[in-house]
Parts: sequence; C-alpha cells; structure tokens
Amino acid sequence: MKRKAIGEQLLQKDIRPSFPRLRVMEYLFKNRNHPTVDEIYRELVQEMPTLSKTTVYNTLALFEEAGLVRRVASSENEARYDAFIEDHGHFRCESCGVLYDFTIRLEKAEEEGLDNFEIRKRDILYQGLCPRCRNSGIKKLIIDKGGYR
Amino acid sequence: MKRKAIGEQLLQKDIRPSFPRLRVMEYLFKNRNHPTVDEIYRELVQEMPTLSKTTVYNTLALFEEAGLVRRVASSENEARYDAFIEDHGHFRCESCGVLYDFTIRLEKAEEEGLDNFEIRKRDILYQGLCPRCRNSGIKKLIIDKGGYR
DNA sequence: ATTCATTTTTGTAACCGTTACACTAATGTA
DNA sequence: TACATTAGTGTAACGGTTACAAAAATGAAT
Repeated sequence: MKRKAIGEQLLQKDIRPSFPRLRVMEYLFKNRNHPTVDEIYRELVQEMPTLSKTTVYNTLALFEEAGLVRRVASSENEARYDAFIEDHGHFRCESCGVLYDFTIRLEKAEEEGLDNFEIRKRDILYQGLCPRCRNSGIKKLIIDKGGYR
Repeated sequence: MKRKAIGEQLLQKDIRPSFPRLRVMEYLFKNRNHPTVDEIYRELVQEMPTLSKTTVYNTLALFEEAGLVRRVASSENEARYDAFIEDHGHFRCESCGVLYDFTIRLEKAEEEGLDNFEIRKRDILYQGLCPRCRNSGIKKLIIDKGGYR
C-alpha cells in the first residue's frame, strides 16, 4: 500500500496523516510479523531521531480505536499489533516465540452460549511447536540419549 | 472438588500438596471467573496472613507447567487463570471487562497452514458487548437523543 | 503574513504486574 | 537429632505502559 493511499485511509477516519502516523501505518503494512511497540519504535527512530515511544503508543491506540489495526491476543505480556483486520488465526511457537498466521474458517465452528452477545472481534491463538522447533527438539532428544556422537 | 481429591491430583503430578497450593487450586475450582493473581492473593491472604504474592505466582507457574491450569489469552496486560483445561471459548466484554465462557466446537472449523505444527493448546477469545452492557448502551443512546424524559 | 486556538509530539516520571534473589521456614530422611 | 532438600517469604528491581505537562506543529481567522 502506497503512502498516499495510507494517508487517504487515515483521513477517512478523521485522523490527520502526520508523518509519524504515516510511517507507523506503513511499517505495519510492510511488516506483517505482528511487531511489538518496541520493534516499531526502534526501526522508525532511525529515520525520525526525535520520535518518542509515547507517540508510537498514542498512534497505535488511535489506530486501534478507529478499527484500522488490531492488537493481537497473546499469552505474553507485551502487546503486538497487526494491520490485517480480517479474522485469521495466530500460532505462537512456545519454543522460539515466533507468531505465525494461519487461515481458519469459524463459520462452521458451532458456538453455544453467546445469544444476545454482540461479537466485534474474534481472536484465535494456538500454541505449540512450529515445524522447525519440533524438528530441532527431536534432534535434541536423540543427542541427549546418545543417538548422535 | 474436595480438598483431598485436589491433594491427590497434585501428588499425581509430583507436586507436594502444601496448604498454599491446596488453597490456590481450590480457589480456582470454586471461582470459575478467570481470576487475576491479585484477586487470588487478596482472597487467600485473609486466611493466610503471611501469604506472599510471590507464592501465588510460583504456584500458578508450577500448576501451569504441570498442565493443571491454563493462563487464558486476553487482550489485557494482567494474567488470568482458569482451572478448566478442556478447550472452550472466552468472551470479553469491552465495556465491563467481564470474561465469559462459551462452548465452541473447533473440530469443524477448517484450518489451513498448520501442516507439521504441533498444536498443544487453542485459545479462543471473542470481544464485544455482553447482553447487559449492550442493553444499557441502547438505553443510554435513547436518553442522549431525548427519547426518555 | 500574523495571531490565536487546537492538535500533535515529546520527555519525564510514575504506575503496576511480574520476576529475581537471598533469606527463612517447613518438610523428609537417615 | 542432624542434615539435606523443598517451599514460602519479603524486598528490590525490571519492563511495558500510561499520565502529564511542556514544546512544537498545524489550521483558521483576521
């Protein structure tokens, strides 16, 4: 998404497209790996030396309020953000911590007990081992048992 | 679940059933409302005046490690715990903050992109408005528009 | 352009949930 | 009873987040 298009998207939500805001949104579009506030800040401060981390917090809160961005549910204590609003699942590897996206169609999942609830968003978080860590885990087991060397 | 049964459950996992541990687990069984560490502590310290909050943290970490308890995914920064391990969904009301349980059958939800991943747990978190807050919200709107009074 | 009001950004300090750590208490074993 | 091990305690520190006041940038009106 081009910078100009991002600016227009912000204007539609009555958000003035200041440079920090444009860059935060652009960063989220380019880095789909659910960055933390600190990751966003450390990257952007390189080109905006006076950038304050508070600005990143404010901006993300503003975007989330406007529905442009989602804070993804995670079992960690640190917030992660995602510019992709459509419902999809996240898989967190318990070994390496990486957050993966996956596709999940919830229409067919039967829900009970939500009559009269107004559902605004759905977060799906799976946890376990990603393929890489799973393999290295197996190797490690073999080594520990004397299988290698 | 009786205290004795809880003790046996702990022993099965090689966890010595000390009094603080028994009481933390018992609290979780009796209070199915996904309490925070602070809520557990404030309740139990009344009967165990020397209880330390660190003990509550340690105990919950131990239980989670043993698979007896789950930390539920939430969009807040504060951890919440649940003694019910079977997969079920949580609904968080964005207005009052209450966390509700609901039933969801994920077997029928189609997943793509998780080949070779080892899934150990699934967290489902919906957010929106609970029936009560939804109603009071509607009333508020009517009042604001001059519908009442 | 200049002034003024409003919005945005900044930097610091405080907040709060959590963790590290060293010490004490309790428990199990010989 | 003595000793080793495990559990619990209290304090301090840590780290992500938020509050807040001051400074900078922007927009509107004259």
